[in-house]
Amino acid sequence: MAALDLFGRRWTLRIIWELGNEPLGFRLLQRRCDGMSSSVLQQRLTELQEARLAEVLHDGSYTLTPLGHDARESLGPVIEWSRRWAAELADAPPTAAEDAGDGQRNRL
Amino acid sequence: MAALDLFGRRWTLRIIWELGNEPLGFRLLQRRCDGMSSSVLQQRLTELQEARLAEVLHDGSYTLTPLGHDARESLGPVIEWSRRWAAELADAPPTAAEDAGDGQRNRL
DNA sequence: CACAGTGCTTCGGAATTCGAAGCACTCATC
DNA sequence: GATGAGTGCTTCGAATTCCGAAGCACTGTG
Repeated sequence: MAALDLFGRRWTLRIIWELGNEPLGFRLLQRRCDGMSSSVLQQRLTELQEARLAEVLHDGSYTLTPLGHDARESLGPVIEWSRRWAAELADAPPTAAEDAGDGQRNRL
Repeated sequence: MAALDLFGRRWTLRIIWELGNEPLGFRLLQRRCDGMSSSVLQQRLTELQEARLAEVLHDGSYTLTPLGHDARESLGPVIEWSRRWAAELADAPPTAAEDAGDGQRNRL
């Protein structure tokens, strides 16, 4: 359950996903993540290091540890699902019952 | 990528996981999620409904839609991985290099 | 009529996130 | 060796989100 908590922090999933492709430097990684806040990125990176999912290379760039790559691969099915999900949302337009919510804003 | 954003919100993963076992009423679901804040639970539930992952039953309890169950199953590998992760962390005590971080607190 | 349980809302304060700015450092280029 | 660009990383005030206790309206049940 602690894993769901760790992953349930903004940007963590995204960072793991981006680092899975290739080692990235701080600023480049930041750009890959839609220019997320540098302060939070730093925080997430140290968290990931403490969790032994990420580590720093000699040249200073960040990578996933074997355990980290393992985690990212476990994320594969989620990505596959997201495609089906996107397709489903594209087909079915929002229901009247769903818009019925008042001024509440929930951006996806 | 939008999926990683949706899931990267506090409690969302947990809620999907809990709802996957069985339909749950509001207050019961809240208790299953370590007594999370009711306001946020309400927010997450409407978000999940808009995303077509969850829906309300006639008796008022919440369930996952077929698409939602699909999502939860895609979460399976993540759960499996978390077990290996927990085992790994138990074996290897924190490194000196990791504690080297100053007053920064990052609770897992 | 109490009384307990439900789904859900309100609201003030705490915690998290944002984003712009800046520091110290390296590496080319001039 | 001065200038500029790029880097990893920090600081800090403001915006956003989260928390949690309290409460409302409703549905049973005794």
